[in-house]
Amino acid sequence: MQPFYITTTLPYVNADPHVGFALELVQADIIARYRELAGDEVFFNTGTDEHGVKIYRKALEAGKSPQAYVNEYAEKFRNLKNVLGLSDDIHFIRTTDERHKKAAQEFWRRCQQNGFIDEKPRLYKIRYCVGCELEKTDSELVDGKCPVHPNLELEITEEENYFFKFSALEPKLKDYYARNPDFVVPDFRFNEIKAFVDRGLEDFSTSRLKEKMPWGVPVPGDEKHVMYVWFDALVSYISTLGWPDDMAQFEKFWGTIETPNAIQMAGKDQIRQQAAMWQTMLMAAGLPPSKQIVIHGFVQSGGQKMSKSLGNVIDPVAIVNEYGTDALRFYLARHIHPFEDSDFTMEKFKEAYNADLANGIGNLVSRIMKMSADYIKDTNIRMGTNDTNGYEYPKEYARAFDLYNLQAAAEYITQGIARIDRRIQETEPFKLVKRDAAAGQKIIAELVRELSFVAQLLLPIIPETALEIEQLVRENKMPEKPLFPRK
RNA sequence: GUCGGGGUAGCUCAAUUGGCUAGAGCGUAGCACUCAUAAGGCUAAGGUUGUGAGUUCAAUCCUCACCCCCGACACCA
Repeated sequence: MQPFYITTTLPYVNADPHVGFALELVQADIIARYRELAGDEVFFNTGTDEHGVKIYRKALEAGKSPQAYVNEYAEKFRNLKNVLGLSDDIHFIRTTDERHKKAAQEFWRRCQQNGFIDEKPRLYKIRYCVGCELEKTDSELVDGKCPVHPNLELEITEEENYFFKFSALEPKLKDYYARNPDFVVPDFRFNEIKAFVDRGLEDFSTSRLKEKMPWGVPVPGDEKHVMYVWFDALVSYISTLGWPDDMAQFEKFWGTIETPNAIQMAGKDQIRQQAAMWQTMLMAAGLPPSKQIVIHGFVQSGGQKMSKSLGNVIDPVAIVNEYGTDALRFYLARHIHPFEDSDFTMEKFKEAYNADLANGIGNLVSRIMKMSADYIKDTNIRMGTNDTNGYEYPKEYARAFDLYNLQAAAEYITQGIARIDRRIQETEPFKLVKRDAAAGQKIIAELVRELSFVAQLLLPIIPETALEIEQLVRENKMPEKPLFPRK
């Protein structure tokens, strides 16, 4: 049994879960289930990122304490487990969990002990736009002015911040990239981050003054500061494993410096944080880097970014309510590109639902199981040898998973389904069985076995349906209602 | 602006190192069938492969120019 670790990024809990994060969760869940079925021991992590100024402000606006505010959201995100049909043994870490906060502080201490976080804060220039009531960074400014309020002068103040010595780890990071050509998937994302690092790394600030923004993990040894939110959030990937207390579990799943083992899923806006900053943080703390970062694209709607004002927001919960969890899972696997942006509209979804699920899988189950129920009474004929365990995945299917190409894996299945449909048409067992019962039964039995195999391939992607098919096969019944009613 | 990726059937995408009539799925139309969710099968229509030039016996693929689209270019959790 190989240990397998996979985590999503932790969504920031200042809004309801959107379909983009549902995509990341479902992708990770499909991979986790596949590895489990392939015999690995799986640790699958997700959670919520709950600190920082945005949450602090929203909580105050809502007249709630930050903790009460994030508690509500954490519940919504935790509920995705049911909505999306995620694995039962999924781990869910919250960055406001006590053990996480302790881990983040220990992580900070190690970085500091190793000389990668300054002992004393540095002075940090802050540009503040009075019009926006926000701090502005260089890249946000046009000609040194706020593009929204170019007539207003920026207020420049100095603030003390702790800095992380990103620059000092540049050679080590480059070296890790060079030795691990598949570290970031897909390759064009890897090229982007390599180009970024090649331009030279600058140290970044990693704390905030508590008096301005208290909602964060306290910096060890300096009560005037809290950690900048992303610093503590990244540590969640290992605090979920019980680091630093449970080193056995940590090393088992996160791996060692010689053999890193952690797979991380993330959106394309996360490359820098996950593939560069977090990796150097791990190096700074003397811990193993991640093994691979898998970057997916964004889900758009009608060719545009989803936004409330455009009214094109796809709500995963609403889809599940109308079509069911597996319908959404299958669509995300089959029709959302594993790495590029994809368009998601209800029209496309419905079309795909009817084609893949109602006319495809659902109908195939009905037609085969009807014949089996009517013409095969002796289940021994049907099942043949008992080969339910120890089957091997087809190479093409397994390879698709190795490359994180769930679209290819799902397509492999839909092609298999088309092949079986064609075979029924060509061999016409429903006619044959009336002329020659034995010959007809033989073909029907083979079809049932093929269906059973399809169910096995479906198991990681749409587990609920796959189990239902297996049960129908065991009981030799056709579904009482269509598995996926045509819409 | 610099660098990178891309523009192929109504839609989403494929086409090993340039080489037979540029493919698939969905959608559309027709035909025969009936085990099935009027589902499934077969057939068909549909493309001057962004534009213009060039290299070559031969270009979706290589070169140049141009037009569009997308991404990266650090403090966006």
